[in-house]
Amino acid sequence: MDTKQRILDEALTLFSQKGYANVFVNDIAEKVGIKAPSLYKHYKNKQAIFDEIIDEMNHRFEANEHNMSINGTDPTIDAEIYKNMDEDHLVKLGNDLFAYFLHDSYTKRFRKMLTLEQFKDKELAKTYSSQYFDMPLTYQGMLLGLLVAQGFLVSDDVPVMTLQFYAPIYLLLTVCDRQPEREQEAIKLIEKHIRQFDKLYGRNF
Amino acid sequence: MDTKQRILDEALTLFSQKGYANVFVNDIAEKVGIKAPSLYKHYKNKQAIFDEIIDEMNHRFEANEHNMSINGTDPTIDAEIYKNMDEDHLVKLGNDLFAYFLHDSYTKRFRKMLTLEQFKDKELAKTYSSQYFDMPLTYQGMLLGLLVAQGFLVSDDVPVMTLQFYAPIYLLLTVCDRQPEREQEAIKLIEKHIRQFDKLYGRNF
DNA sequence: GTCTATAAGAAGATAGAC
DNA sequence: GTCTATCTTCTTATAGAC
Repeated sequence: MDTKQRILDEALTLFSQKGYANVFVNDIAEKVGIKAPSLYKHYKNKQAIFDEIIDEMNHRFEANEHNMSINGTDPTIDAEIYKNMDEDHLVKLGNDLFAYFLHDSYTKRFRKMLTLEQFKDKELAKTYSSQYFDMPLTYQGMLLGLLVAQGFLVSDDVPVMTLQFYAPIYLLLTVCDRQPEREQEAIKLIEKHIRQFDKLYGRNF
Repeated sequence: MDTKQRILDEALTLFSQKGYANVFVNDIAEKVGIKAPSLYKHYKNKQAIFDEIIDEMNHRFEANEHNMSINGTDPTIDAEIYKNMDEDHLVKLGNDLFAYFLHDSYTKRFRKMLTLEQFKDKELAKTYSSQYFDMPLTYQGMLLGLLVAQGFLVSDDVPVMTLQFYAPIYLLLTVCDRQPEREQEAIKLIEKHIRQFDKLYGRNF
């Protein structure tokens, strides 16, 4: 990885831990293994590093519209996989979703950074809501909608059903972001949540 | 309100908008209407102001264990009120909960400040989780548990049911904290969520 | 592209008069 | 308790040699 990229990487780590204002150019340089002034050969200033992190994320996302997918493919293909869906598969779906978001290093650091900067301006607020509210609900709504179409789930309001599926997972994700020691507790709760969700919305034989 | 208290109040407002590190002692003094050095007659330093805000909140909370209650009384009394519960009452319960948390000035500022400082140390992380995860789930779990006991709702896992009731409300609250213009959308979604929740968990005649 | 030296300015905090 | 003046330190950023 070249220096320019390593700066982004170390900056993202630091921003996600301490917040933009508490990270000094010197800290980033130190992690990269260069002196602070050298950093200015790669970026105009500290703000430019932050901006590039946001831009890079947007590009990663555009290049990867299936971001919300469990296995990284598109929802139609996912739906194929879930043709023979049952409760255990649904639990796996939720667990995998949770594990990916919680442990993927880039995803986690970006989410934590955005958490700390979300009130800075309207643009960042919109980015946060887009990433962790609108897009997950859209994508998961598509998946759950397909499961409804297939008769595996029953609902006359898929958006609300999706909110009820996603919100507990999101809430527990934020708990683990600030208290990683609560991961086991969270995983257990998510499994219970999904089994309950399946009972509530599943076909009642 | 005396100067010492006004400092806390203005500091809380600023911290909740910009985060601790982006608020300067001078900003706080200006809002209070004094010069920065005068501020040091009231507090040892900037950190002491922040600490006192946290302490004050803890005291407010202890003096007010019924914090999570809708009408400010204890859950047993609340349960009385909900003896003749129906879907519309449940919607009102959720709407009131949401409106209180979203609009109460002190609550809102404290929540936003804590959002921005939650990763600073374990203590703050714990405070956040306690305020916006453990305690709401405990209190609302008591309420919903009473509704189950009365036969208004049916569930063999009240904690998970409570998570499913609360998480969507919490999620929409955080959306509105960063995008206040989405309040109407959020209110509509919450009403749909609660009506759906009632259908899923309500007695099925 | 990386370094050392340093400028420029910001921010927290203190001293001491009133 | 509030002020003005000031100190100190920290932080960003630039200059210019290699």
